[in-house]
Amino acid sequence: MVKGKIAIRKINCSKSRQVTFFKRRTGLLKKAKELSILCDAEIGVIIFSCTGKLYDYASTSMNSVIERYNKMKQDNQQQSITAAAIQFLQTETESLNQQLRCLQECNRRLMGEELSKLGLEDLKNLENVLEMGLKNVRSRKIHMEEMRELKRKVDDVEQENVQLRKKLRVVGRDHRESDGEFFAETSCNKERSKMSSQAIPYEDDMPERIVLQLSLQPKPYLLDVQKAASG
Amino acid sequence: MVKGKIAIRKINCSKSRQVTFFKRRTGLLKKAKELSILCDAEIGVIIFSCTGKLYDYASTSMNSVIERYNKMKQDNQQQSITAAAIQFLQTETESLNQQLRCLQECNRRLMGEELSKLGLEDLKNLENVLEMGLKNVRSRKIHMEEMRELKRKVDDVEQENVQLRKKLRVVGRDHRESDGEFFAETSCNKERSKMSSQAIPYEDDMPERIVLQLSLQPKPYLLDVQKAASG
DNA sequence: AACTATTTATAAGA
DNA sequence: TTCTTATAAATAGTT
Repeated sequence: MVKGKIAIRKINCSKSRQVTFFKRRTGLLKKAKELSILCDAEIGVIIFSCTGKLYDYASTSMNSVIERYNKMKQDNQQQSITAAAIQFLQTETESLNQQLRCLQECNRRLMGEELSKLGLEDLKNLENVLEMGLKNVRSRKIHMEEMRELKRKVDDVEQENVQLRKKLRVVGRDHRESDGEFFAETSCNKERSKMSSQAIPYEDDMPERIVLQLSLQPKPYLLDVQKAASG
Repeated sequence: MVKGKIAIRKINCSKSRQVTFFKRRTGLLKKAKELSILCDAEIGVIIFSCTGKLYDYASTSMNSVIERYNKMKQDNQQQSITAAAIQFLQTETESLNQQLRCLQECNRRLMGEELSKLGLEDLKNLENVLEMGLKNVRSRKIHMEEMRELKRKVDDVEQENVQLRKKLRVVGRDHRESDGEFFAETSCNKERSKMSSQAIPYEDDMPERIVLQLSLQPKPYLLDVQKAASG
């Protein structure tokens, strides 16, 4: 092969490859710059050497070139997925804020606040809802109180039971007339102690408490994402 | 200037610019391809003609090149701003969902539902809140009813007023004893008609109604954005 | 699009 | 990397 001409395939000799890379890279970037000036074109060139080093040229800015490229290629996943995600989250956030405001208004009215906008019919409805709610709460409260009372009674009776058994044992020992069967637990006793150990929980067993004093305020929606992303 | 050499500045003649663009663009892309093969480099070239048309070359794929480029440039705004926006919106959405769930629970309890998790103390608190709310609603309702009643009375009296004036006019005409002053509106009448026209609105004038039957359900948060953006 | 005179790029060697 | 030089390749202006 005559001097100055090489076949276009990977150069095996590492040293000449490096030299050629330097020369041709310089040439390529120079040509790119010339083309952009001569023909008023927007050009971006990105070169990674085989060792991973980056060399680039952009007639405007690489971000501008890449953005324009991505806009051109509508099928670009990176861009469109990101845009879609932001769109989705924005819509979601707005919707949630709306729901939140609605619920908060509803809540305040249920607590007897902010009634000035309500008409007579609305007030009557609200009164009904509150009356029914209150009825439920009271009935539940009464139920809980009854349960607590019952549990207390069970405990009392059991306590009494223990005392009675103790007395009986003393009497039995004194008279030496007792046998094993006599002091066995009755089936009735068995049932009661089972009930007692897994009784319906009340008060202190509760994992969650109602939060009646709400201080939730929806944060103002400040970030204009489209603007931020393109700037 | 001798044949074959031109100054590197924008070519004014549109036709020769177009021809030069074609030649040099072809040359640039060819050189890029050769360099990538000869030196085992990853190269991407993006060219936008002055008319906006896109020409490109990528030794691997343009997405791969751009992604590698963006990774290299950690300070890349496009990338980091987008990521920050998504992060912000995600946090926002999660927080809003949390607030919404909390408010919904609170709301249901205020309507006397879902009381099973509440302890006796909670129920007593809730009862108090509902009683106070109900008191407010009732007092507001009574106020509205009084207002309505009063407005009705004002209307009645005004109606009577009209009738009385009509009678007086008939009497006056019959006896021909009247003058202009006699039938002029009194200052008291003026005041009353003013009140009537801008009375405190009730019922049908209300722009907003309370929504007592809430069907708001927080949408499940499905999209894993980080995953979607990087895949 | 093809031709050609020239410029430019670059392979090889230093 | 950089310079030199012989040569290949690119391309401006023309046909």
